[in-house]
Amino acid sequence: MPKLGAEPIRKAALINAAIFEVGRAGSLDVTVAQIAKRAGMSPALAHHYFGSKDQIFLAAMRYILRSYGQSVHDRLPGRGARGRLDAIVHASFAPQNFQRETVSAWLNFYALALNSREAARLLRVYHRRLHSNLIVALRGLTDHPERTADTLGALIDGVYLRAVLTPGPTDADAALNTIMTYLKEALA
Amino acid sequence: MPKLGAEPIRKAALINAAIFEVGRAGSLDVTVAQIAKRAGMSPALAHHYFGSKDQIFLAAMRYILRSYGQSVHDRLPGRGARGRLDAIVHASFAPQNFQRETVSAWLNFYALALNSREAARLLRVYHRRLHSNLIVALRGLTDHPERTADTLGALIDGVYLRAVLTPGPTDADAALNTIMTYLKEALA
Amino acid sequence: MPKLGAEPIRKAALINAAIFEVGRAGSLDVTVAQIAKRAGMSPALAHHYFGSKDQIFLAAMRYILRSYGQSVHDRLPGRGARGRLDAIVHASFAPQNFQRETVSAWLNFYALALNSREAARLLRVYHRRLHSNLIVALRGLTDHPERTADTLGALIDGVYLRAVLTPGPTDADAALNTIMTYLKEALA
Amino acid sequence: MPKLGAEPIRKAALINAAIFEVGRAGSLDVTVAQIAKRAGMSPALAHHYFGSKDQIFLAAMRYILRSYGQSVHDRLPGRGARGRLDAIVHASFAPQNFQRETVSAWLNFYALALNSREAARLLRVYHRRLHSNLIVALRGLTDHPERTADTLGALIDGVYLRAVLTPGPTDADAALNTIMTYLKEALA
DNA sequence: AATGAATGAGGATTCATTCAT
DNA sequence: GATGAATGAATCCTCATTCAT
Repeated sequence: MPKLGAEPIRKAALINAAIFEVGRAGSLDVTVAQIAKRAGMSPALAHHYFGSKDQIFLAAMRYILRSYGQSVHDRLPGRGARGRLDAIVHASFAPQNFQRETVSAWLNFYALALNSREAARLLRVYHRRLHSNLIVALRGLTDHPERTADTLGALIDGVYLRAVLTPGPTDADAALNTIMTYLKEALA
Repeated sequence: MPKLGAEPIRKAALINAAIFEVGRAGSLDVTVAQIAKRAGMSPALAHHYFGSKDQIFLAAMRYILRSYGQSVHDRLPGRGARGRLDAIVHASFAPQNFQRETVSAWLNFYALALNSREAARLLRVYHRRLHSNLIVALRGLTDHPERTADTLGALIDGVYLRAVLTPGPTDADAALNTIMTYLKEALA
Repeated sequence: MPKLGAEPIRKAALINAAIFEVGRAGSLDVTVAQIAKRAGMSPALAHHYFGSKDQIFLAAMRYILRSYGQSVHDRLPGRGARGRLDAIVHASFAPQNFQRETVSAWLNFYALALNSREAARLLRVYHRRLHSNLIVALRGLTDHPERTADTLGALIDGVYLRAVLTPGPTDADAALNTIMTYLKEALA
Repeated sequence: MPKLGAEPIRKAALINAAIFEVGRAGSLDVTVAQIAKRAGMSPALAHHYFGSKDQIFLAAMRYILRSYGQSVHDRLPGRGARGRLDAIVHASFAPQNFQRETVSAWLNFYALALNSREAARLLRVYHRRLHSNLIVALRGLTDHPERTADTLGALIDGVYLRAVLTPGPTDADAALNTIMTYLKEALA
């Protein structure tokens, strides 16, 4: 029973399924069949909509990136001098962005950037945007916005990395706490 | 005339080859054939020595971990109150540990921990040891050795992650600088 | 508003598209989707009209055969004792029958006869008709109409074969010249 | 039980199997699995030795061409003024070159030349060699060696084409007879 | 010790065909 | 009449792994 306008629905389902499966597997070694099955369709249809496995992954990556960007946006402008900064940081550890599967998928897409021009490009764009967002947010809070932005970015990545490597449910509070403490020291 | 003690030599060659190939590929998607070829032997022999591809990877991981541990050890005790701390940090960014291929391999073995009990165990051991080393090194330098150790560990990982994602040769000085600046603030 | 008589128009479009695509591809490895697209409709509609890919091909073959027959017919009776013969030969190398795509399609449908009962039957009918046409045409011109008809038929096929295998535009004049020279010798 | 020096044996088996299967199927639509099975091995091994299906086909084509060339060579110099010419023509209809499967395969590889650079190249080389061989053979027998060589070449192809399209066993005598009669007329 | 030989198990991708609308 | 949606069945190809020598 073909429904009209199935394409966006199917694509969204595939993207979600891809993120879930990659997150669950903890690697990009996920078959199109698995993804398609989880999305409730045949592998052939997945190919029909995305053309190739790579395109599915790239779409998933774009989705995560956009989703995170939206997450930040929703929190702006925030309150007070640190409003911007807090918005960015909190978004990184918001429940929908910091679930095990999401973080795991996120890091695996990071790895994809080592082998895919397009993935690398997506990541570069994201990094640049995060960086400039942080610069703006840190202005007036420190004399070294550049350096602090870099360190903060790296620290968030590191915390993500450790979050997935630690068994059990991810602890957003602990993660956030680490970041906040760092900021307190750095902005002292 | 088969050489005596060929086994350790062959195994070492395979481990090096595995690290190199994984680092070069930027993923664990490396075939046994590739590794064996680089190590100058047949895939069959690689299997003979390690039993399976997984075992090759695990051995490579153990080697990297041990190698890093040795690297720290060689720098101890270091000088002054911060001698221990500096030894640990500097080891992380020493040339042999911070080459692109090594770091890339390192992070990919990290990912392996998500799928392999044994890899996870190895990583846990390493994390624990690093952590306790840092605790000892930070004692007397801060009131919060525990927290600082955690943050420092995560930050190093994050810096590694960004180092491989940045095209071009890795910049150990910049990396080290980031870490040192953090420490200065944190131990202020 | 569905047009009356859409069926024959659609079918013709599909047949033309099939000939074009097969000719262009230089093989029967052409998808129904390609054919349908060129014919300006969906693959599903192509199936609706023809039932299967094979039927599309067979219809295309029938069309080419009929078209060639018509081409001969249009030239009859011709002039003089050799009028019939010339009509047949010239039809074979008339522009509309000797374009690269058409010839290529033609030969590929030949190949189809090896695998399809119906295609074989079509070809047999065509061969028989060509043969008897030639016999009639050669009567009075040679003592061996049978043999000459056979040889002429084979030669035309061979010339077709070489025409498609030679890169660049097909050279109808050269082809015709080869045939005419043969006839001159054979009918001497 | 792996035998030493299996490679040439396996390759030869695959080439033979490919020719047989293509000839039998009457098209290049033959799977690697079919070929490998007939050659008595797994599809994986076929890929191991040839790298791809295309390479198997090209090797088979090369083999047929070489084989035909050898066949001509074995008949040289022949006897009398027409020795060379007869050698070439007879080779074309010698039993091993004129069996249904071989001829069918031969024509299908012709078709391959429309889609494969390398196949086209092989065919061009063969055509050129045949042509120059014929020119040499016809010198002294006719004033138009060039033209006769062309016609003869095309005629042989045409006869081949009709041979495979005619059901039942190929009739080498009839084919040869057609050619010889043509030559008698052309060289009159 | 060492390897060439061999394969089973899978995985991405394609495509003719069907069907509900 | 016409099509978007959907899929089962194939097909090429890869690769870890085994084994006889």
